[in-house]
Amino acid sequence: MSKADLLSVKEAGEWASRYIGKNVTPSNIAYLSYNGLCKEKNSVVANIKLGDCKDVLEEIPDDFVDLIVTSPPYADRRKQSYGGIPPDKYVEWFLPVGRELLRVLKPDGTFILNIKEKVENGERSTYVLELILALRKQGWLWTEEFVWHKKNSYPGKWPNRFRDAWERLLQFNKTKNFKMYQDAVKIPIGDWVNERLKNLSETDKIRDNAKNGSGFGKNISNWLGKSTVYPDNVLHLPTECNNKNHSAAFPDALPAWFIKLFTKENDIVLDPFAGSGTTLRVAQNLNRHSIGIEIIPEYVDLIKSNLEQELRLF
Amino acid sequence: MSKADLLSVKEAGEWASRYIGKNVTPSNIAYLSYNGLCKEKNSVVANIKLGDCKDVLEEIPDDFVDLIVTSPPYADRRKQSYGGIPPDKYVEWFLPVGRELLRVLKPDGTFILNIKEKVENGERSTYVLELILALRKQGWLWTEEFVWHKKNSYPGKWPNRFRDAWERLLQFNKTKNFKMYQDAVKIPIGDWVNERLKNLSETDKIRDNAKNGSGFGKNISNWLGKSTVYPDNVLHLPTECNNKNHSAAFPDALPAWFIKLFTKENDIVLDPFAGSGTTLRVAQNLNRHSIGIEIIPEYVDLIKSNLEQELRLF
DNA sequence: GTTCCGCATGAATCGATAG
DNA sequence: ACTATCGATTCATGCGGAA
Repeated sequence: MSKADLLSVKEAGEWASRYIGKNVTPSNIAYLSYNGLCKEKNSVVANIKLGDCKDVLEEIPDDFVDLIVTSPPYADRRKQSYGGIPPDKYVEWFLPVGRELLRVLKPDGTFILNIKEKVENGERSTYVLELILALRKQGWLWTEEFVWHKKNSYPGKWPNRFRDAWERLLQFNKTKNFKMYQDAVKIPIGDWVNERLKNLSETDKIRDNAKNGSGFGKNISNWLGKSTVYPDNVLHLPTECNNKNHSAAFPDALPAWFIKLFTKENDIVLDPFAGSGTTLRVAQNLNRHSIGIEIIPEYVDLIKSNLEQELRLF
Repeated sequence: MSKADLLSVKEAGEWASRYIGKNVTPSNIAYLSYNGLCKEKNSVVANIKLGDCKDVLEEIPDDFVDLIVTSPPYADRRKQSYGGIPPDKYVEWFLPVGRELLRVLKPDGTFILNIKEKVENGERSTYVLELILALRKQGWLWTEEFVWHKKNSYPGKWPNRFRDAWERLLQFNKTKNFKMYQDAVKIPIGDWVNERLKNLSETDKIRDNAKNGSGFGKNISNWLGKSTVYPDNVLHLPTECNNKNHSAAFPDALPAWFIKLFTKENDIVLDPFAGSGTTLRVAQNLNRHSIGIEIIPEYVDLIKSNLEQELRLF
């Protein structure tokens, strides 16, 4: 529909004032146009920057982004690409990034961290636990831990262990009053409701027996006639195994879920470890502005070409 | 089949030497008969003791039990029943118990701890993370963290939060060389096999095309007739609704899975927070000896009557 | 245009072998 | 001894060419 174009400073300023709103400052505008690839599609700006995120983040204004969704390199993983951070140095390595993320996130924004500790010497490493504690000390609230259940995890059988089929999705916030659009992620209702409801008497369906405040009966009438329900904090998603090009850290559905849950259209999404750019691409398709940072030049080129390709599809 | 009887010291000694094996000592025998309810069913001894577990555990000999499966009172939960341990005192409260458990577990035994931190002031409490770190300091190996996905509880929603649908199942060990009977918990293979293989030609079924040594082709013949596979570290179990007399919802399938995975028949299972006695009852039905400890007299009575009832069923 | 099948590939882990 | 590399193990899924 629209051709991909680099935005000028002037254009970036126009986008910013139109879609980001009142809080636009000269630094916002300078940032949006600075040295990155700014593209338009359905009025959304996607911006990918090359560099070490703890440096590049310094260019982003305070209280600027609505959501951070990222999957940093795990300890001792992806050694070829990222050099591999040893488990015992991991917290120390991450904290400077955490501090910057805390600064650039809006007070009502959310930070989602996808991570899982590896097995080391027959034991689970503890660096993720220590990271959670350290981030709290840094000022983050540890609001929730979602589980990503990977149905098609890597196979294998060992004497003392089964396949690792889940990863952590840690939710951190700056304040307790963060934005959350729960209706945006409702899912088709499960069979359990029909099972439960068919045995209820008519009076049960009408009566609001909110006696103990925590029972099934209380809200029962609400479920009647509904086709969707709220999900829970366990996400069931397969990993993507394309035999095409390089591997994406996570499937599109993962960032999509959090973007829909924690942002509205034209909000700003940040991924400081952009990797193959899944978060940016999904944000763009959901009409959210996005900022990505990636340290490996080849990946930055790849992301740019992917974003362009998406644009050409429209 | 056999009537439920209290075992005398002499009888306990006979059971111990016959079913527990060479390691029987006078203290074992004394323990088995001491002040508890010892019952027989298919040659299995079930023993429930009244008291605070950190005291009662002292009566159990060193290196005595093969598996510990327990769900301690969570912080600030079940205040009426257990007095409610404040989150910030939880580690301190648990560690003396942890030390005794470390002593009574056999070197090749396993300790499974079912726990989940509550939300406090809008944040997840960190006492479980701190407990893991503290138990490691105490000498435990943190071998694995299983996820129990509670799939059938009804949807719930709060302004900033979805329903909590999972709990931690922390696996700790004394040594790296623990017993594990993986074949005992194999599960039905995924539907994809039938979808994929139903139309294979007969020659394909016979031919072993192990050309490149990896992938589906190599093992295609292996999948034929294969009906079970090894599970992963995410357990999909419904919560049980019929917990009439006890507040802890602990479905039979949960201890059953770990008992089958980490013990063989006539091994000894311990639950230091026996609650409604699910672990003991399941152990008994799986022909494992069991020891339970429970601080609330009413629950001990309940467990005794449940165990008797199970016996009468046979 | 469907459906079907061959193949590749995963944020894996262990134990053995090699420097 | 202590680290680095390598092969073997194993299940679910998407893609693409074939029927």
